[in-house]
Order: sequence, then C-alpha cells, then structure tokens
Amino acid sequence: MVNFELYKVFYLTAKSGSLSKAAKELYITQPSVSHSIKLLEDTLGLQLFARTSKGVELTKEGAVLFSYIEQAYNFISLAEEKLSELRNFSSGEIKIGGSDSLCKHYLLPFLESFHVQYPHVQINLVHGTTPEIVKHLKEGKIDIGIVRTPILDDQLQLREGITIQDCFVTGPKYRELSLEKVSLAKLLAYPIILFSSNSSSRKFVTRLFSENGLLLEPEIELGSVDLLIEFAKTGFGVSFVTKEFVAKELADGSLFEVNIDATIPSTKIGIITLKNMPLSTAASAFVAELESPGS
Amino acid sequence: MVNFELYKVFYLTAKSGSLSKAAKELYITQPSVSHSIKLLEDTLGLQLFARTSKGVELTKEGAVLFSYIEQAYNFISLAEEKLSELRNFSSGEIKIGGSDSLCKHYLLPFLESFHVQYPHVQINLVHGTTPEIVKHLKEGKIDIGIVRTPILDDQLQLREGITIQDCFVTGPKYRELSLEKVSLAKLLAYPIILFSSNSSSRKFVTRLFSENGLLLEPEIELGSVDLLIEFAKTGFGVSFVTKEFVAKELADGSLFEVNIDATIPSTKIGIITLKNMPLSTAASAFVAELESPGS
DNA sequence: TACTCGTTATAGAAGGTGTCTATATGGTGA
DNA sequence: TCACCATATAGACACCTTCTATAACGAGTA
Repeated sequence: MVNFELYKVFYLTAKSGSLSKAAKELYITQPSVSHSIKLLEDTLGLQLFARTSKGVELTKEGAVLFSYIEQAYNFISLAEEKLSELRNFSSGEIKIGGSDSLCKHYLLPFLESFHVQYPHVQINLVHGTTPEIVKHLKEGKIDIGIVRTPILDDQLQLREGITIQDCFVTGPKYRELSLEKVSLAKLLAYPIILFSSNSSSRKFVTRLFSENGLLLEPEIELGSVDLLIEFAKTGFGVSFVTKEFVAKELADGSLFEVNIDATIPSTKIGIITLKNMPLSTAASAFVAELESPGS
Repeated sequence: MVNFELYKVFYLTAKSGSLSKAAKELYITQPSVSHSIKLLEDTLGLQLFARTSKGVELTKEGAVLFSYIEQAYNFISLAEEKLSELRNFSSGEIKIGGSDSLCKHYLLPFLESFHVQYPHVQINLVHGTTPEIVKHLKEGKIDIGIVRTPILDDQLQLREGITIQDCFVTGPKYRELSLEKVSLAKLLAYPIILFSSNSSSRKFVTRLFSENGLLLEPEIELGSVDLLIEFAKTGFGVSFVTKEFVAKELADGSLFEVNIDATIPSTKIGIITLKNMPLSTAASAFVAELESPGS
C-alpha cells in the first residue's frame, strides 16, 4: 500500500496543475514535489501526469486516481476541521450524570456558566441515584458523574470537589430546635421528613441514628430536595438536607438549622470518571471548572 | 496539515484495536506504531486512544476522527484497486480513430485479437477523414489515430505501421488492363471509380495524374472502399484501392491489378498520438500490437 | 501472592528517505 | 534568438522513521 503522504502531494499537484504551485502550498521545493510524484508513479507503475511546458496535466489513469483521491482528501480535510472545532469548543458534547439533588443545587451554576462560555458544546444531563450514575459511567453513557463521597470503585477515578455538610433544618414553627442543643433522641419526638429510602443521604442519616441505638422513622418521605425544603419551611417538621443548598433559606430566616448534639460528618462532592477512558477536551474543560477554586 | 501517512497508521490501529496488530499489518514494529500514534495525537492536540492492557480504544475525539478517516481510507483502497485493474487490463478503455478504409481493412484484425486477449478493455472506434481524426485527437476525444502517411503536425507523434501500396484494379470485364503495361493517359479511356473527393487517397491519385499533365475525372464516386471493390468486380470500371486490402480478390481472380506504366509511391500506415499526452496502459499495449512485426 | 503473558511506553542508535541547493533541459512567446 | 516559465536531475545532508532492547503495567492463573 502506497505511502498516503504521496497522495496529498498528488492531489495538490493535480488540483493546481503545477508542481511548482503544489510545492508552494506544501511549503516545500519544486524538485521535492517532482520527486514525490515520480515516486508515486513508479510505485503504482502508471504515469499519472503529462508534463508540459505550462505545468502538468492528468493522464487517463491519473484522472481515475484523482477522482478517488479527491474524495479521500475531502474527508480528511473535513476530519481536521471537525477536530479543530472540538479543540476550540465550537462543537462537542458532554454527558453528565448528577446524583440526587446535586444536579440542581450544585451543578446548575457550573452548567450555566460553562454554557455561556462555550455555547456550541452540547450539554446532556442525566440524573439518577449514585449506583445508576456509576452504571451509566461504566457503560459509556455519560462522561462525568457527580456524586457524594465516599465512593469506592477501582474502575473509577475520583476528583474531590467542594466540601458539603448535611444538617437538620426546620421552619419557624419549630424554631426552638435551633436555640439549644438537641440530642438525636430528642429530635425523634419531632416529625421527620426524609428523602426516599434508596438515596445515599437517607442511608447516611439512618446509619447516624442507628449508630446511637436509635431507629429513625420518617413521618413524611419525599422524592425531591426541593420538596424537603418546602415542607420544612411550611412547618411539617424537620428535614435532613445539605447546608450549602439551603444557605439562602437559612439566611432569610425561612429555615433554621437544628442545633444537634452530634457531629454529622462532612462529605465532599465527588467528580467521577472512568479510570481508563481519557476525557474529551470539552469534558476535561468542564471538570477543570468544577475543580478550580475560583468558581 | 497532518502527514497523511499517520492517518493510515491511525486507521489500522483503530480498526484492529491494537497497536501490535496494526504493526503487523503495516510490517513495522509496535514501538513504531506507538510513536506514530503519539505523533498524531501531539500534532492534533487531542488524545485519540485510551490505552488499556488489552489494546487501545478510541476516545470520543478518536471516534470522530475515525468516522472520517474510514471513508478516506476506503476511497484510497478503491483507487488502488481500480488502478490495479487498469494495469492488468481488467478494465480500461481505448478510443481509436481510424481514417477511411483503414478501420475495416487494417484495424479490424488487431481489434479482434486485442479484444480476445483483454476482453475487459472497452474499445471505442471512431471513423472519419484524416483531418477529423487529427482534430479528435487534439481535442482528447480519441487516444490513437490510424491514418495514411505522410502526415505532418508537430503536435503529433507518429509511429509507422506497415507499408501499403495503392494500385488500380478492375474486374474480369477489363482484364486486358492487367496484361500489358497501360499508361496513365490510356487508363483515362476507361471508366474510373474513385473514393469521395475529400479523402486523402483521392487527393493522392488526383495529384498522380496532374503531375503527368492529366486531369482525372471519375465516372463514379463512392463513399466506401467496399463499394469501390464491389463496383470494380462487377465491371463498372477501374478502382483505385490499397493492394493489401484486396489481396483476397486478386488471389481468387475476381479482381485484377492494372499493369500501370507509372510508379505509384508506396505509403505507410501512421499511428498518431498526441505528443505531450502519455498513452494509457491499455492504449500503449494496443499500439505495441500495431507496431509488433509478428502480427 | 507470585508468575506469566499479553499489552503499550520509552530510550537510544542507525538507516533510509525526504528535502534542499544548484543546475540542466525544454517549450513558449516576444 | 533570447528570456522566461515550466519540470527533471544530481548529489549532499538532515531529519525522521524505524529498529532493538527494555521497562512498565494490567489481567489472568496457579
């Protein structure tokens, strides 16, 4: 099989009808082009050009070759354009999987600013539970997963994002819980509002109580963090949420943090990717945003 | 623009999913492939493959590149196949222009044997007068022209074929002309059958007479050599034809050569091609047949 | 756990090949 | 006939491709 580079020289020579012009386009000298064309002709065993005093002209066989090589050249040009777009973020796609509430409360601002910066990069957001996200990642359905740590899987590469701290919150109705220290046991006297049972934050808080010999049974079980917040505000009881995600409500007095007499371990946002699969340019740019402390 | 040869390595690597396998297909070593791929990645500024312990796998960007390069590769493969066909004469086309009677009486046997030998080479036969043939040749409508010499045109390359000798023939009715020397003047007493006035053989014979101060005026003017022969046989008069093309008739006694008291210069078949345009493989094979003394 | 077998990566050396400069050759048009 | 534009050729040199040898690494297996 012929050295493909010779076809590039052939194409440009045929296109311009001149060895000298082709040489200029290739930033090499005319004798070099002459040599390449001769080499190609010798290799193929066919004369491709008729040399005239005005340049060169394709022979029958040369014209046949050209009709094919032209196509090939166009595809390669297109490929290089496309890749250049991918490098410049003037095209591309990122598929992100966000677990639970992280999608809305953590990811959304990043997505917005990234989209403003690179409007041609298509963003594809999937949400689901942590195991679902991991599964999607392993199946190649998403490029990046955003989950709560800890997460342990040796197929995954973990980058740590910001630290988050869960807490119990309640509305003005049970405001007293924010004033004095409240033990876990005492808290059980209040109506508890929790996330649905398969979530990792639910498991986390359940274990927190069970480690202290207590059984946590929610009064109300909800499917979204927004509802958890809303119900707590309205006075249905005490919700377990991420403090950073209710910062506004805590500040404007619509929610109060329960002054719990226990240490709720803080956790970190985990940015997970497949260990062996390099990130696309767009995806790694996005991950860099997530990791950069500036944002 | 990237060295096209790297795309060949890329394609085979992506296709086989392995640097080592690609190396085998390319008859080079694995480190060489590794180096080429890295060079390509560096040049493009993108990672194209994820390296695993089982081989390599395309990244997102690699897959994008592959979708284009695959097309390009296929076109190049097709091109090489097609050229190989042209070399083997398992495809191709020759366009031949034959002037006057040469088509049938001279060219036909060559065409037949060539067609038997290379059945996939398409033969395209055009006939016309010598000037028409020359025009077609210069316009690229035919590859080869077959005419009578002399022909002088510095854009044309002339190869000489067999020598032919014109002569006057007649049927049994005027058989006496073949017995004793007949002068040109005396011949004019007989009805003369000639080819139409724009043909080169007509001009040739007219000049032969005028050089001897005689005016040649045909009784009958015909458009084909076959008819010239037929009319002479039947007894309409004396035809001027190429001796080689009536060899059979002279042998079986249906025609007799006039024993003319003048030297009719012999001429040669001329195989003309454009000086600057190399012949296609098929065409030059055909020319070789015409030139080979064996046939 | 260690060993083997497969993969890719790396380093350094050597050869080949592409490119250069200089010059020849040849046709075209003034 | 000459100048100018092409391409062709020759020989030298540098770069780049390829090689060998070896490392590193992961997966499967005893």
